[in-house]
Amino acid sequence: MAEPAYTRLQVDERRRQLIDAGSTLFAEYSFEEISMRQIAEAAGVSKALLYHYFPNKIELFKAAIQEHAGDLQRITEPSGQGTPIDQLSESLDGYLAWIERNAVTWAKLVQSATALPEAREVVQSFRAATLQNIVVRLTGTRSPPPALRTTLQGWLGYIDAAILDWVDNRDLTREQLRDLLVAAFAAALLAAQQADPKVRLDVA
Amino acid sequence: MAEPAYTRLQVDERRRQLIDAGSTLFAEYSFEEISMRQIAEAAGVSKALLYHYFPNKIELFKAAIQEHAGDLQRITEPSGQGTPIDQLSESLDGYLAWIERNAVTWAKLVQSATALPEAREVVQSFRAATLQNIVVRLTGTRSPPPALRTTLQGWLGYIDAAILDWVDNRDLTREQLRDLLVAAFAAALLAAQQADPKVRLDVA
DNA sequence: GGCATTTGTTGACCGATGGTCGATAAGACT
DNA sequence: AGTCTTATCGACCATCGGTCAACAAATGCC
Repeated sequence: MAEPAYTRLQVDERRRQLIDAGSTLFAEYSFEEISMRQIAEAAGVSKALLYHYFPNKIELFKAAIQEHAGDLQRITEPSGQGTPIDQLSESLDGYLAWIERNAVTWAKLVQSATALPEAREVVQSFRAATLQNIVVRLTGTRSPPPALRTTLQGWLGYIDAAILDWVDNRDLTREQLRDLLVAAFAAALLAAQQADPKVRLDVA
Repeated sequence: MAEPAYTRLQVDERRRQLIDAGSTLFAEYSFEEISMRQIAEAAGVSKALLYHYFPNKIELFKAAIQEHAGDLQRITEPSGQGTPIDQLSESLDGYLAWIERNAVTWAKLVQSATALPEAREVVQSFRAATLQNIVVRLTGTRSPPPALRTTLQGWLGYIDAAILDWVDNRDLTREQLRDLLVAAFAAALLAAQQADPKVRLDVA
């Protein structure tokens, strides 16, 4: 007659469910805009339980966005064919297509990531992985000279800012933007080469 | 015999003092790292008084960083002589010199600004002013075509990211970095021109 | 079928935060 | 000396991230 006050789940099940809830909410709101209470509520669970599964908010956040990062990683995986520039263009295309489908999520993700040093690592590390292949093939070295390293970091910032502008205005096609980013990449490398002769590139 | 429990100041005086306190603290810590109570304490004043002068934390923050923004604006004011590229180089030099002297402040400022949409406006608007002159002279137009606008926004992101990398590693001289940024600017414009023929530049 | 054990789950609590409000007292003006 | 304006404060509120001891649902055992 008396129904249970709560249903007990397997650890894996519950964990999955909590990550899903977080992933859904963090896709629409930034880190600070969502409280642990709201996430718990969305999952139909007490806040204390959330803390039983995750030591703190940041860890839950990292686990939640890891989901989206996984999607992105898969999408931007280069096919390994063509010139480095071709591969870059290919990766960027997948990247931009995903953002086109998930504009809000991307905006909130960038917003959260820049604010939280620990979340920045997640984003940076996944981007670095994609970039690394291309850089190694392009420069033949794993640890680039300072001018090149700074240039590449700058280019990553360029991408973020340009995409943010694109999402806000939407007056370029995805292909146009992709070409712009690729051209900016090539141009930035040239600029680095010009500023520091130590920077050598395998592609003219 | 009984000395006053508190001293009463003129509105202007008190406001100045509170902004100074905020400006000092926000120069060393990010928006979230400082509480209103701390600011009030630093000014030797109750928290309620802070709220009497500023409607909320963000407004106080904006007023406080406006100070630093004013410094920067003055420093990066172009002399109006030489080619647009020369002027850009000149502005950037002042900008970088300031950052070299106030590395922590700059880092915390960027961190706060990217996280808070409302604070971003302050930073963006001041940068836009400096950029505007150069763009007008360079392109002859006040409202650039989309590809150019996106490119310029991207370049601003490039600057932030490159400087952040520079501050972290400090393995480039200020002149090297300045040249890198200027070269990247020219290169990015070329890339924009190449991606969209509608982008015309007065300098080859 | 009943009972003990395990552990997933909860409500109540903590200090700190951003923010509000009515009461008070400092100082200027007469 | 007395009055009035208003700059200032202490006390309060909801909410935040986070903690903890106690409860109760499912499971295994006999």
